[in-house]
Amino acid sequence: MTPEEWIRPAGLEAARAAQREIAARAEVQDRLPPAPALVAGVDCAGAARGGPDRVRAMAVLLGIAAPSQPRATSLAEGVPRFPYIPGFLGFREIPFVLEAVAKLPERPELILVDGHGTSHPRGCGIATHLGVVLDLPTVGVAKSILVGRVAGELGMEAGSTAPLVWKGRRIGTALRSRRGVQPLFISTGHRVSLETAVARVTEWLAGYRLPEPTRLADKLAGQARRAIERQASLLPE
DNA sequence: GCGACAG
DNA sequence: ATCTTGTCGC
Repeated sequence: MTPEEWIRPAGLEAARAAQREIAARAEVQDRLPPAPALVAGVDCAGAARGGPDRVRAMAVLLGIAAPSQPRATSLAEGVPRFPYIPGFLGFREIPFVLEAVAKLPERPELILVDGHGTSHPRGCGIATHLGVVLDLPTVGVAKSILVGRVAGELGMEAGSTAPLVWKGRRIGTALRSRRGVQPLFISTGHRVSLETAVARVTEWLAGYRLPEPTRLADKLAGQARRAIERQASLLPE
């Protein structure tokens, strides 16, 4: 059901066209359980510098009952067909993220994605891309801005928020997840309103800058990368 | 043309 | 994303 161009476009022009189509299908209204109890976090690790280009996608499934005790984790890895180009991150990582999510034993009710959702030049960051392809609710949790600027003052206290604005449009929310740290940039991915996105991210914070699903995915992806490259370095030449 | 630029 | 020790703050 998903056009091949949405996953593996022939080039940058095809990729741009795919993003416009995906963005047109993204839903920015709530269409998810009122209280998601099964949430996944996804993140990718790259290769050691100088090493061959690789992507390792980690998906972590968490239950609301034990927020720091993964119910399952899954890893997918391979050689990306896209280099990293700002605005086109999805095409580099999504083949592996899709595989990792598919290998989870249960379908999450919500996915927190490391990166932007609609706070993107064409309204199609990786969170939106993933959400539309899987038809699952997704939220973008980025650590820095791709486009736009924070409007007004963002307080230094945990929980402070301020609008992320671009071209006169509200595209996301800057969230100070801990006192004094650099803010997170939250945006709608698919089937989640911006208000709900911020609320869900906030409730999954556990004293760290990143919400648990994304924080654990990030940590485990890094561990997997090091483990894989460590054994590779031990192979006979 | 110049600067900006998720991971 | 990745590299990488010490150091600052709660």
